Amino acid sequence: MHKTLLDYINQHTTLPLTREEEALVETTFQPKKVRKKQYFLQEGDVCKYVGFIVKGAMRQYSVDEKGVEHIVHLFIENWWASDRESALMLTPSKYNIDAWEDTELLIATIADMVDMMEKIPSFGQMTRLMDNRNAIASQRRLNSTISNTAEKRYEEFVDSHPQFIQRFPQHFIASFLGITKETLSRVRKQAMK
Amino acid sequence: MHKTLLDYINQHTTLPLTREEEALVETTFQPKKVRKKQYFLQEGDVCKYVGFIVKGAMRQYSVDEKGVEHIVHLFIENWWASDRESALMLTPSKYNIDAWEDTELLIATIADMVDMMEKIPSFGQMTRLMDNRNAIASQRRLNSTISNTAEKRYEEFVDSHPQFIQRFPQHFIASFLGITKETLSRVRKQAMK
DNA sequence: AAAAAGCGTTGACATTTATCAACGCTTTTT
DNA sequence: AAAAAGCGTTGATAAATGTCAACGCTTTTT
Repeated sequence: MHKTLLDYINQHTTLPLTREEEALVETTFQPKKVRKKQYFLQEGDVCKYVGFIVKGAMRQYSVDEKGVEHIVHLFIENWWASDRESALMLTPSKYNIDAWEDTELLIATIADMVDMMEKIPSFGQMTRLMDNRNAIASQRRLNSTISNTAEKRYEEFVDSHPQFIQRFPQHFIASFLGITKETLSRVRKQAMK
Repeated sequence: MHKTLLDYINQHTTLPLTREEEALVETTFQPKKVRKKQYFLQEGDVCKYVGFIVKGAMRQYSVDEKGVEHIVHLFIENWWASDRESALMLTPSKYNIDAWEDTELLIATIADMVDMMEKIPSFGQMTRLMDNRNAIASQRRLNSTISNTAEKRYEEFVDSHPQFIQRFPQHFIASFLGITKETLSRVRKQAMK
């Protein structure tokens, strides 16, 4: 179970973890299972944990006044799930995170994360790398959203996240792109030619 | 000139800078002026610097095949301007950054930034704080973009960035929101009632 | 002082996307 | 095995937003 995470850390850092560091990671991260359709985080709750996905698939979404869900993130293996705003500011989350497939996570509190960043150099390094990647991905997605039509956004999505197409139903992808499932269906039909 | 930056760092950290640390910051950051309409970063170039804006206003934007500009960021005093993707990956930037008002910056290379994060604890702390705030702001903006109509997006923008309304022309705001200037003009007219 | 360029607005119209309802098909629940 | 729920598609129509052209006004350039 923890092996996946240790490998992940070593793959995203220049200095390999020492035995002691591995031990700290193993005792700090707690295994957690979230079954399909169950919540990992529920709107209104303060996000207490960061979860590393060992196996499974999840989504993060908000629900508007009309009850429509808007998916802001999709997660699969080796992704980190949490609501950073809620976790850092200690405010009630505006989002839900639930499992689309039965999911196995390794969870840690924010305090534990900060602690490990300080005590384990490669953990800090890995975290910074993830921050950078996230910032880059957000910027790209934002630029795509304000610059492109639905069709082009979908194309870019397929190019950048081919794994997601396999794992999630089409109406999740539509929501992630900010369009309706009907529009995505039509866009795909067009693009097939 | 550097005083603004030193104050900024001290305001975003728990440990105040020592004399030696201040000296390092002062020798590392170089002053740079960018006059209105001049580029700080041009599409196709690799972004070499991070700029702290001491005075002035800038924008970051991409240009699509039709020649239309899409503004991804607006910056004023006490903001950090750079294209993180280009700077970190050493790839040609897809963006332009230019000055809307005559602007005074303090610039440092990415290597210098990394160096200072390592040598100056509060600099690292400040950087992490900025990363967190950025991540939170990106998430909010993304959620707003995929969830809301143009009108609501504009309302949220006014609430969260009232300073920008004063500093930038309306068609910049429209572009930032991913709509045309005509649509923003109509949305505002509607909202006035 | 005159000319040019930039900005915001408006109208007419086109295009994109959303909404609502219905349908077949598959998967899940009973 | 039957019933229900979920998924993707399609059609008809509505709403949101974009496009293009024109106009007054202000600011900048000549």
